[in-house]
Amino acid sequence: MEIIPSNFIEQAVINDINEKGLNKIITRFPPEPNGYLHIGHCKAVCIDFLTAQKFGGITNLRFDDTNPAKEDEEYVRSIQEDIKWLGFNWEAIYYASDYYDFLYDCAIDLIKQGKAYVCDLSADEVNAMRGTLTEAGKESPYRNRSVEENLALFADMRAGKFEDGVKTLRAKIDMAHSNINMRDPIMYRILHTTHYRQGDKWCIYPMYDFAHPLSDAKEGITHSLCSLEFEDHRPLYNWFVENCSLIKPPYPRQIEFARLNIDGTVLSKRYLQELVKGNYVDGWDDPRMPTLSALRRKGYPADAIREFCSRIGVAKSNSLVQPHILEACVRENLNANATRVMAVLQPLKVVLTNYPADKTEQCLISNNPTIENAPKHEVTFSNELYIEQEDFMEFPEGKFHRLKPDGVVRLMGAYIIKCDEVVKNEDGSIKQLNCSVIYDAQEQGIKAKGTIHWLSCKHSIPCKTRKFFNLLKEGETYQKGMLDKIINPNSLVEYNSYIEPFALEQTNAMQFVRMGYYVKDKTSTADLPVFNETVGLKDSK
RNA sequence: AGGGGUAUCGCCAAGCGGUAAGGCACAAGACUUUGACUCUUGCAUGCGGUAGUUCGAAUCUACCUACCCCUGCCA
Repeated sequence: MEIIPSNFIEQAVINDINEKGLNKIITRFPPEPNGYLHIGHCKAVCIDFLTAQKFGGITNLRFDDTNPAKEDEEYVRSIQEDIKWLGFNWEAIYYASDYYDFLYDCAIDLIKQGKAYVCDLSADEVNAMRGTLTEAGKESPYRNRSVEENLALFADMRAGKFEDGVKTLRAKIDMAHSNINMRDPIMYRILHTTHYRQGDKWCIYPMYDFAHPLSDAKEGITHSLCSLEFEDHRPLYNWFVENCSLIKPPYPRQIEFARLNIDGTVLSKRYLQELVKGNYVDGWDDPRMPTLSALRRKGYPADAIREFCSRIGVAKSNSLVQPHILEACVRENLNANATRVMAVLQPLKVVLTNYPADKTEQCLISNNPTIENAPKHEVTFSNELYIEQEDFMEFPEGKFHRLKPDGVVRLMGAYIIKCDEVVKNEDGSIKQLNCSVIYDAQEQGIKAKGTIHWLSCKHSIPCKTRKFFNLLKEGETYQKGMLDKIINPNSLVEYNSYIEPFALEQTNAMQFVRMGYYVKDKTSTADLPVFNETVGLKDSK
């Protein structure tokens, strides 16, 4: 069957299959375990896994842990959890740190070929001699050491005979190259730091530019998909793969795509780190965070996030996606799947003066009106109710179809009621509404233009509902170390609300009728049950 | 002696020489025990600009312009 490409990456894969005669496609998702995965990583995960899947291939999960200073086991655990939650299965799980011996051998090979050398220049000196964007660099005075000397020195580096930063292993390429990445890039640096998996076994660590292409090649990766900022690294990627004699064709091919940017959301690990470490948020899974664990806690279905990644597409132009595309995906998914319950976010008491105080009735409410023959559940009705504060207007403006003085409204699944009296507190605020049930509305031909939700005071359960807003103040952008000044103190608003008992039994997302989509926060340790707002309903007129 | 990329509707994005897909957003209407959902309809004589090649150009060529990335012993 002919495969129709849906983006430029798939087109490139098809070309490679035809030209190189590839019989199996292998991709990899290569996170560095130095933070939690966020929605931006999710795009990459989808591209890596779905591209391979489309061609009947496989995807490896590889932790790119070549910098012991930043990495931690907590992150490798969370990353695996998040990928599984998204619904992807890796073929194998690897660690760049497991390749250290192999990479060391590759380095030796390059030294023997005269293509790598030990350099004694300090970091400052290396930077100074690299040249600039418009000027060529200068060759290191250590560039032409003999193979034997390089081999001995490199062995000494590994043996721990030098302090951090005293020596590096560099590739001998071209100090005058127009691409700065090709000006004798560093392959290994000395770092006497304990690695979270390797312990103190090593004191030299490979750089990304050296480790990544060779790790790809070792795993038989056919397509190494990464983001646009690595375009300039591709010539170097190819150089290592083509020059290391331990690597045989077919070589892996690097293809770059634009990373995800979402308007009003900062998707940088260092910003997220700062938020967590500075206690501006309640951990990596705080519902205001763009991490996958936070979105999960907030009730975003994994399928909705995958749908989002599919809708935004794959291309090479730097784009800024509007958050409402994600929200539309979530709304669409929840609308079709979520169990609906009634809840009152900001309550206003209603007393039904002509309904017996000792009477109750059971009203049937559909679990999801968009599903035909969906199960129904009972909600208890009584003479004292809560309705939503915003469903009543003492001085209605425009086309307000809900409750107003002397007006009528339908209580969903129950009666039509009429507002007879507005009872006020001493300070003039509204205390409660005295209303009467119109039992014979049908006979009288009384129709209500509006329908509102309600809850019996005695039969509902107090809870907290939380709404989230942008973490940064309006118009502010992230700046390192500026969080105190630019953080929005109102990024979280909590209400004292009520919910029907049925809601507590629900484990999946649910819709609070007309108020939006909320989900029970299973992670919360608050005394009262907590419901987080996932997405609001589409704006009504 | 700079290099590498990208420009198609408000936002994403297809298109690969034969006369501008789709989604989100928006607007109008229908339906509605929530004003949501659903449904219908509308929404680029135009593809960064200017020349050119061609019967025919978003697609090819040339020259401009704008924006993004690159001078970590980070990834």
